[in-house]
Amino acid sequence: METSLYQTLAARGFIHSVSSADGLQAALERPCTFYVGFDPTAPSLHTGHLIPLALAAHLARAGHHPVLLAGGGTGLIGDPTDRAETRALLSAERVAENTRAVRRQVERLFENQDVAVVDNADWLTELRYLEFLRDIGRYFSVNEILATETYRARLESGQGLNFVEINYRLLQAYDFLHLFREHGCLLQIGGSDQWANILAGVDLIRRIEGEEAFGLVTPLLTTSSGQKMGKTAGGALWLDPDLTSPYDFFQYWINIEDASVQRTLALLTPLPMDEVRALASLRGARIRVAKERLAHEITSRVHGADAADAARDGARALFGRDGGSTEAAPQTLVTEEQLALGLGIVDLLLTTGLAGSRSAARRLIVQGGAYANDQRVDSPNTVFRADAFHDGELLLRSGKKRYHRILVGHG
RNA sequence: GGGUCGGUGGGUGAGUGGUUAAUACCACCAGACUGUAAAUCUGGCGCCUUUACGGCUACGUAGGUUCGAAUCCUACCCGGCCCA
Repeated sequence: METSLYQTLAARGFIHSVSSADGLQAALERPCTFYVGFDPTAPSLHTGHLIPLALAAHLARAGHHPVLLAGGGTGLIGDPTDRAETRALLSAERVAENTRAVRRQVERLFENQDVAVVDNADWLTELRYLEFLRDIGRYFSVNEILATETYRARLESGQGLNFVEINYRLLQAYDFLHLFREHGCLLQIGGSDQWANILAGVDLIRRIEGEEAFGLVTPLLTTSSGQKMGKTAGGALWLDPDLTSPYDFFQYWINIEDASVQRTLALLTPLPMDEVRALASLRGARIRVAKERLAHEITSRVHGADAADAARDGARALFGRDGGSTEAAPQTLVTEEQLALGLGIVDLLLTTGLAGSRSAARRLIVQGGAYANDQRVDSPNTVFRADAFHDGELLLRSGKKRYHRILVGHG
C-alpha cells in the first residue's frame, strides 16, 4: 500500500499534536485548504517559523491549498503564549510595517505557487465590539482559557494578565472561522505553542457551523538539551538577508549539533527519508557532509540556490585548507586616508561588529581570540597599515568561526 | 479608591547603609581538546581609558537624608495580593 501524505508527514516528525488524526487523514485525501498564521512581531520571520513553512510546502506540493496569514490585526494585540509577562504593545505603525514585510517574505517563499496571502487586519479591524461579544464571545469559557498552561502559569507566577491578552485566543479562533467561511479552510497548522489557540478555532467552528475542522501542530526546533534553536550572538536568526546574511544563515546550520542532524533534515529539507537517514548515519568528521547538505538545502529554500551556492563555496574557502576566495565573509570598506592613518585593531573589531564594544574587543584580544590574516593579534595596540593587506584585503577573525574582511575602497 | 507586598545586569534571582560593578544559576564570548559537533576543563561576561586594585555610569522614575545608598525617606510610574 502506498504511504499517505499524513504518514509521510508523521515519519518526518511534523506531527506533534493533531485534533483528529483519522478525520484529518480522511480530509487530506481530497485537495484541502489550510492556513498558517504569522504575527508581525518583527520585520522578518525567523528560524522558528521554518517548520510550519516547511509543512505548508509539503502540503502544497501534495496539492493542497495554502492560505498564508499575516497577522496585521492580531499583531496589534500580541499573543501572550509563552510570555512570562505582558509584552508592550507595538505601535500600530510598527505593526503595519512589519506586516508588509512579513507579507513580502511569505510571498517570496511561495513565489509562483498557488497560495493566498491574507492579512487578518482586513476583517478584525472591522469587528464591532458588542456583536463580537454576543456572536463569538459567548462560546468561550473563561475558566477553560484560564486553565490552559499559558494563562495558568501567568496567574500562578503572580505576573498578572490583562484583558487584552485574554482576548488573543478569541481573535485567532475567529480568524479560523472566518477563513473556514470565506476560503473553505479546513485545517490550521502552526508550532506546538499554538496548540490551544488552534483548538479554540476548531471548537468555534464546530459550535457555530456544526462542521469539523482540524488543527495540526509541529514540534518546535530545539537543541538536544531543549533550548530553542535559532539563537545566535546577534539574537534571532532571521530569514531576511539584510538582517541575517545568507552566509551567516548557512553557517548556523552547518554548526548545529550532530544529534540534531536527522531531525532537522527531515523537517526542513525536502530530501527523501532514505537519504536523510543515510546522511545522518555518517559518523565522526564525515557527518559534516550531512551538515553541509542541510545548510545548503535550507539556505537554498530561503535565499535561493545561487545564494546557497555562494555561501557554501565561501564557507569551504574560509574553513577549508586550500585557501581560496574569502568573498563570502562579511566585508567593510576603509578609505585610503583611513589606511594611511593606520587602522587600530580595537577599532576594526568594533566597526566590523566582531566585538560589541571597545572593552569587548580588548577582552577578545587579551584572551587570544582575535586574528588578522590567520595570525593571532596579541596586542590591543596593534595598528595595521598597507603592508598588512594582501591584494587589498585584510581578513579578520574572531574566535574560530567569525570572519570579516576589510577592503580598501576605491573612489 | 483603601490596605499591603514588590520592581536589581540578556533571563531567573541574591543582596537591606560602606569591604557591592553588585552572590549564584542559565544564556553568551574566548582558550584548551576536537570534526566549523557534543560533552568536559579554564578564563571572561556594564562602558571608557595613558590597563591603574584608574575613571564613569548603573539596581522602576525624580528628588532628599548621609562622609557614604541598590539598601533609609518623599513623590510619582508600573505590577501582585486583600478589600471596594
